[in-house]
Amino acid sequence: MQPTARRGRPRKQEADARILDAALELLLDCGYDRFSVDEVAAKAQVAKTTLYRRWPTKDHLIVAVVARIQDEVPVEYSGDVRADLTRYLNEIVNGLNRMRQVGRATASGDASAGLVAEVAAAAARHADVGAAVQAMFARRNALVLTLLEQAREHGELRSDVEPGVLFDQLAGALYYRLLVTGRPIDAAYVDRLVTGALTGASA
Amino acid sequence: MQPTARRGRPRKQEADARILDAALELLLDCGYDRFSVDEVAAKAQVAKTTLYRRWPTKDHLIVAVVARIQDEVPVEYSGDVRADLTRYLNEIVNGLNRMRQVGRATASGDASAGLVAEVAAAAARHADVGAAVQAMFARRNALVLTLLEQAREHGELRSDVEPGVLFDQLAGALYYRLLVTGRPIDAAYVDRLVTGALTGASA
Amino acid sequence: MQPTARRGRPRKQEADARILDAALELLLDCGYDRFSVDEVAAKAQVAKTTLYRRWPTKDHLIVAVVARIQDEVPVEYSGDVRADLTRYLNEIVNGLNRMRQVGRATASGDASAGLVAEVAAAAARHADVGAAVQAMFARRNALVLTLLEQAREHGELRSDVEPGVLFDQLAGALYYRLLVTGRPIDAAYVDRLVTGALTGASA
Amino acid sequence: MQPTARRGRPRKQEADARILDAALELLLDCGYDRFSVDEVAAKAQVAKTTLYRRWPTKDHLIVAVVARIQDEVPVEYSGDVRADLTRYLNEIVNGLNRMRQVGRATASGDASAGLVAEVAAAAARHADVGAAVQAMFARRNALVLTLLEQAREHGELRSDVEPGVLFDQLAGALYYRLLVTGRPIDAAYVDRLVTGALTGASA
DNA sequence: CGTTAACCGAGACGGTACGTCTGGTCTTTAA
DNA sequence: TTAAAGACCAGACGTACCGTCTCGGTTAACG
Repeated sequence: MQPTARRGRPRKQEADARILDAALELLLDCGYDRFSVDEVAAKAQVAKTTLYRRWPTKDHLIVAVVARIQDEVPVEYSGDVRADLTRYLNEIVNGLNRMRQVGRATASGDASAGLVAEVAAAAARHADVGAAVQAMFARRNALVLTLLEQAREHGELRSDVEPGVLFDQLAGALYYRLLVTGRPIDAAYVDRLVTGALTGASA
Repeated sequence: MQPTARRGRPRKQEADARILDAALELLLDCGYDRFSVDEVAAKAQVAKTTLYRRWPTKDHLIVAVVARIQDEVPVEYSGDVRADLTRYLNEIVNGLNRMRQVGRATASGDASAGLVAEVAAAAARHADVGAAVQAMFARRNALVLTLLEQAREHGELRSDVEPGVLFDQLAGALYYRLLVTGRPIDAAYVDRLVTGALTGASA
Repeated sequence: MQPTARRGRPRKQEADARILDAALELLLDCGYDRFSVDEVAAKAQVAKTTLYRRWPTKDHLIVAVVARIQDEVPVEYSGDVRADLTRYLNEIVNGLNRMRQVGRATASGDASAGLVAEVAAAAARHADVGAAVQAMFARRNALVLTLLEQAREHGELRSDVEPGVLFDQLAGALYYRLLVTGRPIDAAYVDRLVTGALTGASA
Repeated sequence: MQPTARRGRPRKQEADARILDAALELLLDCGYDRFSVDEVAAKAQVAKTTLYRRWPTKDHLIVAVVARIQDEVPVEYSGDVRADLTRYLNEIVNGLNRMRQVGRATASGDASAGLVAEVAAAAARHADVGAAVQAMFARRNALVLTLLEQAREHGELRSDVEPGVLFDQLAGALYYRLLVTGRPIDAAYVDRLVTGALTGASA
């Protein structure tokens, strides 16, 4: 069962890669707002139509670029949730801190949410971009949610813990710091966070 | 000691209000990107110079607008942290859900982060806007942090709880949902969140 | 002696007609500049290649369309040049006035040269289109030039009259009005024109 | 009585000239279709907005350029209409022949209507451009129409001659040759034309 | 009371990205 | 070879917006 017998000239696969490569490079150099679609097309040696046929908007393109550099964080339940979570969150923190610097000529210490905020904004502007972003995060966090599930079954976590909510608390705190309060995020903070979430606040 | 003896024609106070009013209205109608400074000036019957003298950037203006509609959430320790927290978070949730609709013609249910993401992005773009946003949130949350402090002294919370971290977990989860996963936020979710954070996940 | 032994799949004759029909319709609806080759192909249910194989340029296509709707104006010397000329010129005027409306949604009276000017421009751009246009006009006016010749031989016109020059004066005036001054052209004007040309201006 | 008390920053007069200069140069080099508004703006060192504020369309701009290089042809009644007309028409012919070459890299002899046709087409596309073109020609030919009037009063022309119609015959023939038949136009042709129009064709 | 510094309104300006459109060519598969 | 479909290149177009600047004119407070 052929899905659809393709008609007409097929898309040049090579173009996709060339565009995304060029876009990534430009994004790292210039950040979101000095990033120009024309320039991407030029750098990728591709006509603008070819680009716009694939990503109908600057926002779409940028999200595609970001999705592409999202590295899988391998994570497997080791029998010690605390250690697993800490390791995983630190990976995320590293990624976020890298993104903070995007487009800043000087690696200045002026805590900035850089790309992440722009991606969130793009997701807010276009429904389809939003869906893509959500899918990206869902895929990324699927493993860690499974892990939490396993830890619960294994008896390390209370049986009434909801993995989704627990993870929201942890990841949320990181993004909150990044996007809203702008305070620094480091390994020590991750530790305190995990401790707090596992221990609970009530006396 | 007068800060600076003003010379020349004083600014027209009325203009500030007219501009912010117009800006708010436009923001609610159009959302961030179809919001144009020219249009604000026109609607406020004010010259663009008058506007730019006060807010040097579209981003500055928008943050000023948002700061203005941030209502103080009065909160006082009642002896029951759980209830106090729940109430406070629900207030925030209401505010966020209102913002979600900004710029959407139809009040469609397509979960959008609307303004919040744009403000975060603006904060990421300009250092001073970032500072203003952080100050806004700091001011807003000062009361609840004090409240957590009191609850700890009162023995309702463990003595090693860090109010800042605890609050990050709670507020963070909300913003994470809003900005990243796009999933709905309601009172039931707030309940589960507070329960989780107070109880802790460890068996 | 076959000119060239055809090999491969023969051209679909039907396509020519379908394309010209579609092109004509589109031309009447939209005028020259909103006329797009892609749209013609779509409307004719024909691939763009099929179209370009026949007419290598938008201009070529349009001239082909115009040539097709040029109706032969039968004319024969009746012994009364003035009457013959008047009738012939009125036919031309009718055609021109029809063309004036091309591409105007409302049949407004805003005298426009419509298609004619575009065809002239096309002729100016491509040498071969120019040749085609000239041939079209030559073919069209051959009869009336012969007629003038006959009238001269018959003694109705001075023996030193050059039919070509005389006809230039008459047809030229019409096109000049159409393309340059934009003033209206009607039967009364044709009358005055013929009178002037036959009578002469000198006292 | 001030026509209008000017408000706001006045337009930079210098810009108009710089744009028209650049546009003219480009037009002479490239002809109509390789003429690009972007390039004009760049060459004139002017923002595209500045240009579009003055001429809302490529066509408008080009007509403005052409209008600017329309030199006044001084003409005064000398008592000899034939001579006056001949001189005037030859001036026009020179101008037309110059325009024929516009945009042709090589001064090839391939008779082309060049710019004139494009201007006529532009006039046909936009009502306001059409009006401008007609005004341009009206202004240009006002003198010669007056001259014909004087010649008639002076008894050189028949009293029932309509100057407008007579001039249509003459100028029209030139434009007809240029735009339609593409045949060459020279002094000899002008002579035959004037002779024909003054003498009349009837035996 | 005049000077002066800073304001206000209107609107042009520079700069630049955006996304669209079109013309004309090329690459597939199928007939 | 032609056809159909549609991707491709190239590049112009006109729009939108931001933030600055230039006018003419106004409004306080200072001297």
